[in-house]
Amino acid sequence: MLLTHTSQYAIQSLVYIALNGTEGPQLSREIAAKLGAPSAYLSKILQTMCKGGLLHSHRGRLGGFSLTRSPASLSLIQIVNITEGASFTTECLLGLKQCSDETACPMHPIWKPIKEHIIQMLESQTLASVADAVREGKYRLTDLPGALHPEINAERGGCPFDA
Amino acid sequence: MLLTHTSQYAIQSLVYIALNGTEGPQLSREIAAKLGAPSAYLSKILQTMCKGGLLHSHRGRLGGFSLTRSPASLSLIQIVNITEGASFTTECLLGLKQCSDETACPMHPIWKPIKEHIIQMLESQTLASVADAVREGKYRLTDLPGALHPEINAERGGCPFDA
DNA sequence: AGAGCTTCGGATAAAATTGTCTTTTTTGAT
DNA sequence: ATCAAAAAAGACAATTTTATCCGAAGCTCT
Repeated sequence: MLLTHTSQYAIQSLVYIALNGTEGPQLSREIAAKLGAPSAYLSKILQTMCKGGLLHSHRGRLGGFSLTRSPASLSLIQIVNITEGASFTTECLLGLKQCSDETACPMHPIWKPIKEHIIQMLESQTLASVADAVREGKYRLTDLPGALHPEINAERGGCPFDA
Repeated sequence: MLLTHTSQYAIQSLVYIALNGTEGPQLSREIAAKLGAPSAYLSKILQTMCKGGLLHSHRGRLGGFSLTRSPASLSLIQIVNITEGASFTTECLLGLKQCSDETACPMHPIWKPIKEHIIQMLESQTLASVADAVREGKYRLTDLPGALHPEINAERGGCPFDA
């Protein structure tokens, strides 16, 4: 409807990293598994997030992806701007190239406030706020179960904070 | 952003027909020209609108497309339901298959009212209201000039209402 | 230095959307 | 009846989006 599949994967991934990032960099492969997303495709998306400056990548053992800034300072609009392009916030409902307050399509007067509402929502929602909602346990990040907490991961083992 | 190009063409076409339909059935070819849309493609879309019950088609000479009901009784949501499918109104922002009040994605609480606002807007906007906005002359239906009024069409000629 | 792991980058493929072309069918007018 | 005009229908092509595969490069630990 509003977002491409790519944007949806991107948001889910960054929220996942926000939730689990305290454990260190997160593997692309594992994020994909937890989200139920195609691994190689999601890998590309994470690369794009790196180029967009939202993620750091770390190669080799104990590598993976981590956020470049605090979840609270990273809003969804920044993700969407990368995945959908900057025109996302200016597009006309009917697809006109030229549609602004000066010269507009007939839907402009009624669509503009809704669009602004959407943008304001994407600006105000941060990885922190979304992650918190998931942490509370009332909401699911994916259709699959258990993409939530840094559940005890034996293979990765050894983190002193694990019980 | 929100609508596919197909939906945008469909809406523009039906509004065009609402504006010019008093002159009789409108040619697919001519609608396409006025809207600056690919003719053969738009032809398919109009066919779909026929199957969806929004348009009548008339073959042969003096053929074309006309509305099946009054512009005031045809809302944009009915068009979008055909072009985007019924799931349009229920889709999750993050793409979850299961996302409702009972079991939801973290964006659900904030996205739901916006989505409802969009739907309400598409329900309340009719071909009549959009056509009126265009008729007033303040708004353009396309990027091309002159897709508005039933401007005097010499080729078609002979309509007693023409000056 | 070497082994093992991970991202990176490019090529490729599948699927969906958008767009084109050609033939057939139907219709109204002559 | 015949003809011209229009939509209908189906095959095909281009483009975009989504997805896969594989070798190369970089990193960490031993």
